[in-house]
Formats: sequence, structure tokens, C-alpha cells
Amino acid sequence: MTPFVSPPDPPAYHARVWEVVARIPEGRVCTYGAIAAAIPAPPGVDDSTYRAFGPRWVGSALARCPEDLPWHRVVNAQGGISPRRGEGPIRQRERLQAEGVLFDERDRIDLSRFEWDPGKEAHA
DNA sequence: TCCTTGACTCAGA
DNA sequence: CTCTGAGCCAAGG
Repeated sequence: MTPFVSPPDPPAYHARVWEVVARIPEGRVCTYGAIAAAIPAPPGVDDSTYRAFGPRWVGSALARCPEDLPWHRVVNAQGGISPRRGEGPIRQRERLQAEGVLFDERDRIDLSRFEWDPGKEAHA
């Protein structure tokens, strides 16, 4: 199975993730890695560890996100919807298509067209 | 108390 | 382009 770790203070980290996700524009997507990269490594976490596990912490945060968050705009680095239990993946794809995001024959999104980089966005 | 279960990414072949 | 392996914690039943 895949290795796993949790951030020092999960609730605090999750809140940071939700802030970023809330800024993703409609009709655009963002990757777990990009979101993690937009958030500084928590105290006590070295950069190499953060780079390796940050994306999964983001996923963990989305698993518990508020209903009003556009969580469906977060996809993996391959431009695809990460598999998980339940109807989540189905609803995610439907919502994205409803916003105009296109999937190719292999269920992947063209990130060069739809990816939104949180690092290039000014915020208060 | 032990065992199961979790929205990932990148380098190398 | 596709497929593999490595990274190695914590909460709940």
C-alpha cells in the first residue's frame, strides 16, 4: 500500500488547503501538488518530506472539506480524478463537465488548457 | 490491543 | 507513452 503521513497539525493545514481551493475559478482545475506547493511546509517538516507528502495531505484535507468548497476542481498530476470510495469521483467528473472542463478518451483533462496555478494568483 | 484504511507525485526502465 | 517503486503516520472499530 502507499505510504502515508499526516501534518503536525492537521486541522490547521486543512484550513490552509481549503483557502486555496476556494479560490479556484469555475471551469478551471488545480492539482494536489500545486496546492501543496502554494502552502509553506508546516514547522518541523523539512522540504523533501513536504514535497513527498504534501499532496496527500491535500487529499486528506479534501476528504473532510466543507460542502460549499469547489473540491471537484482538484485533480491529480496526470489531469485525472483520483480514485476513492463512494460516488465522489462520479460527481466530480459531472460537475467539471458541467463547468466546461473537457475529458479526453482516457478520462484525463488537458492541464495545459485548464490548470489554474494558485502560485500565480494574488491574494489578500 | 491489533488491524485496517487513507483525493499523491516523481524518477527511472 | 506506460508501469514500478519509494516515501513510512494516525485515528477508529
